[in-house]
Amino acid sequence: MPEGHTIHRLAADHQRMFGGLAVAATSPQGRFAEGARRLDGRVLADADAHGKHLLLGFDDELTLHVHLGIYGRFGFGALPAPDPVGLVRLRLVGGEHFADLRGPNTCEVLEPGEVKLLRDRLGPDPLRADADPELAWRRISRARTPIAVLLMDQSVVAGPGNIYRAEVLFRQGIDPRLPGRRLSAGQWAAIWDDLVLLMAEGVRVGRIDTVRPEHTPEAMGRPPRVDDHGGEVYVYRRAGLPCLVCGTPVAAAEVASRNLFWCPGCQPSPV
DNA sequence: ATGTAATGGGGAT
DNA sequence: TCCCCCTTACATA
Repeated sequence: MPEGHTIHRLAADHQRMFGGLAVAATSPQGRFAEGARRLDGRVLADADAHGKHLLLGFDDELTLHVHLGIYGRFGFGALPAPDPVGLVRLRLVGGEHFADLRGPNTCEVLEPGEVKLLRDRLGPDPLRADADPELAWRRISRARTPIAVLLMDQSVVAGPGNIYRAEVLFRQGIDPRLPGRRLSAGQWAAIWDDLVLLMAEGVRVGRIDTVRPEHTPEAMGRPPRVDDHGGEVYVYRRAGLPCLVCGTPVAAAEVASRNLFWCPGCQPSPV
């Protein structure tokens, strides 16, 4: 499920299964019938991801733009494709595989100019080689907004979601309520470098693991605990449980209508 | 059977 | 700040 690492994996999956092939596109659900018709039979030239946005570039310069939101998901399988089950917004069929898309926030066909507009409103993506963390720092270093909110703003940084933002702030020992302008350049560099590390690992293993070797269940002689999302984390959704490092109960608050988790012991307020 | 939360984001107010 | 969209999975009754 979808933070940036998931979308980059999906881009790689599409490239591997459909890259260079003429792809049949349909919308069994019907809600994307016209878009599917525009794409049907075109060759997938380039599958790319920027933050949480999947961009499938077809020949004739049309791009399929998919944003999963919270609920959207892709399912893949080998041909022959079975009859669609449930609400399949888009089905792609290539040489040996099919892909079913359900519940996306966005599924649309974009012209080149529209793709540029989309990319221009996204901040640097820690998973992209062309990312420039300085662009994010220009925003952060002037903002009164809490760093936890800035890290969820896709125009500041593209890709991290609620898990990565909580976990990277924990790992760097930074109070999530600290205004952006009160971060040091060194702290931002550390956050960025850690995001690059964590998210690349997330792409590799397909889940979010943020617990360092010295704090794993084996290293600490505690029972293993994996979050519903499938990975092992320090603070995300661990409200009230003892911090894995210092034992302080993990704090939680709703910030900008999202749940935020942090350890008051390891991420002290600098005030 | 019903309720609710969830890794997201856009738009109105 | 609230409201709305999209869908599923788990909890509670």
